[in-house]
Amino acid sequence: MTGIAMNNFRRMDLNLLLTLDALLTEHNVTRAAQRLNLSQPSVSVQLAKLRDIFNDPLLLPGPRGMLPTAKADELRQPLREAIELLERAVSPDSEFNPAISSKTWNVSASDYGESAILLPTLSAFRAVAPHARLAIFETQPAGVAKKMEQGDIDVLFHTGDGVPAGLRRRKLFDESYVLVSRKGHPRLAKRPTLAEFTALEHVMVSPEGGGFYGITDKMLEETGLKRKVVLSVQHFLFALSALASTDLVAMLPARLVKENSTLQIFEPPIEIPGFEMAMLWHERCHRDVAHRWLRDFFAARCLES
DNA sequence: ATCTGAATGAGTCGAATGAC
DNA sequence: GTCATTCGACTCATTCAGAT
Repeated sequence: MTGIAMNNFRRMDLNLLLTLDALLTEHNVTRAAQRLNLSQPSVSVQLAKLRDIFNDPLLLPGPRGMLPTAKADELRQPLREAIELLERAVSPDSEFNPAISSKTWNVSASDYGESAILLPTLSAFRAVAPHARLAIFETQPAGVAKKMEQGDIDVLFHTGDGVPAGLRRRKLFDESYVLVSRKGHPRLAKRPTLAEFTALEHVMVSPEGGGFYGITDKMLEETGLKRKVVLSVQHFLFALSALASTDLVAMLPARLVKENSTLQIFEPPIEIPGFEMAMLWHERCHRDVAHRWLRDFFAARCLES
């Protein structure tokens, strides 16, 4: 036996391993205790036992909370996999039944993800999982990987770019850009020429805020042209409202506007590369039957629409 | 086989202490 | 002030040996 000696291994029980898993996830004794529904001193005592068994401090006080030792880092992934294996082995249900499940799913999406993925699938979701609940969170790329690791976010809808490392990924669909304006726009009755296109005043969506240069500007620049972006907004829905109430135009993802009868939609006069929309999740959920059902549901629905 | 009581282990709470 | 650690006092469940 490698790692810990047999006599130490015999001192180990499943609860100690669950405590170790919670500690390695939280890096905080108090939060690990909350996660386990135990008192903080109780988890502290268990940590002391684990330190004795592994002959390693496992977690050390650092400048910002407890930091795992190399040994603890080494243990984290195999321990998580072993616990998932055990959970599945002892789980009374090997199948997930959405019709009776009252599970709450935490989904992270941009407002584009809400409109293009969640809204079109919501009715079907309610029909097949009437007791389940969905909590939608606005995507904050900086902390989303950590939240997924902690189990606070189940799935993330995200473009292929800037994906947090270490997450599982499944492509949902390819998205393309279309030119959009309000119906009755005085300067846009048909698909514009390139010159007409660059003469229009544009609104663009900059999720980070304050951006006036996007993929459309990059493609125009390659042909020596420029467009006039006069409004930069952070949310797609605000861009749609701006289009409805002004003579601005916008290059927007096609799925966002395809059901919108108040807008007119044209193929852009210049080829603009689209993007890939994907679903991301943490390794810890990968084999979970309920999670697998959710992923299959969204993937199938996105394929249909 | 069943009951009883002691021993043991694991948990709680409250409090004190020390590090940051 | 926050958080981890440690301690003492206590409860509760389980185990085990001895008595019936």
